[in-house]
Amino acid sequence: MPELPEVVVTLKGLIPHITGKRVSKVVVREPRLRWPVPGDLSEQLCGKVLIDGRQRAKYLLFRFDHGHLMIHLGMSGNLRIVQAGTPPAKHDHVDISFEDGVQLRFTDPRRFGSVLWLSGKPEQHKLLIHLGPEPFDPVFDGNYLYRLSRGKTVSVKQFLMDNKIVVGVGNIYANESLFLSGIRPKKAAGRISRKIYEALSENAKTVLKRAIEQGGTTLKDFVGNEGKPGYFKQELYVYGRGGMPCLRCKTPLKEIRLGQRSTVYCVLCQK
DNA sequence: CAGCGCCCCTGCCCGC
DNA sequence: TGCGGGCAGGGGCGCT
Repeated sequence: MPELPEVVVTLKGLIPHITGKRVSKVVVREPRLRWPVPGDLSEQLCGKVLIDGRQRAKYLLFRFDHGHLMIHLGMSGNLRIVQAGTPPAKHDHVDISFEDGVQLRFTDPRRFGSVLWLSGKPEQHKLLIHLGPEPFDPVFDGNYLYRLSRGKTVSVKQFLMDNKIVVGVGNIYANESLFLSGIRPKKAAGRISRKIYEALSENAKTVLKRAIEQGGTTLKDFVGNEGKPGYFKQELYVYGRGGMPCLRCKTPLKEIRLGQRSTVYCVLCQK
C-alpha cells in the first residue's frame, strides 16, 4: 500500500487519537519483520507518554521524551486504531494500547515493514542519515535535480526513486511524474536539461500533493484511518495501464521493467 | 563510488 | 478445483 501519500494520510489520521496519551500495554505477536522488533519495546514504551508524531520519508516517527518509536509500513503494512479488545487477525503483529483504551495496531502480511525503537536522535539513525530531502522541502527543485544528475548514467526513473536524491517518490508517483513531464523513464538522468528537471520536480510535488488530498492511492486494500479508501487511483495516467490507450493521445501505453519495477509510459508523449 | 541484482515475505491472479 | 509461475505499492545490502 504505501507510498508517501499513504504514509502522510495514515499519520494524519492517527495523530488525534494518540498524541498526549500514555502507553499501558504493548503486545508483539510476531517480531520477525524487516528487522526484528526490539525485545525491550514494551519496557521502553509502557508508562510513557506519546508526545507527537511526524513523518520522515516513509518512516513514521512517534516521539516520547526518551526516544522515538519508528515504524515503516513496507509494501503491505497498515497502522490503524482499533477498539480495545478487538481480537487480532492474521498478520496483526504489534499492538500498542493506551490508558484510555485506544489501541494502535500494526498489520503487515509481507513483513517488509518495521517497528523499531530509537534512543538517539532520529536523523542520526543509520536508516535516516543518508536520506535526501523531502519532496516538499524547498531545496528540492529543478536546479537541485539538475546538479545531482550531472554525469549519471542511471535512468531518470531510478534516479527519481533513489532515496539519497529525494525521498518519498515511489513507483506509482515516479511513473506519473515522468508522464506529466513528458520524459521517457529510461533516459539517462545526466542527459536531461535543467528546464526539464524544473518540470519534473514541480510535477512530482503536484502529483504527491494531489494524492494526499485524495486520501492516497488504493490499489488493493489501502484504507485510511476512517476506513475510507484512497481515491487517487482514478487520477492515474499511466501506472497500471500498460497496453491501454494513453489518456492524451490514445497510443497504447508501453510497459517495461526498470530496476525490477514495472514502468509504464507513452512512446509519443514522453521523449 | 556507481550501478546492478538479490532478497526479505505473503497474497493474488493468471494460465494450464 | 488445484497448482505453479509471476507479479506487487519498499528498500537495504552485497557484489562487480
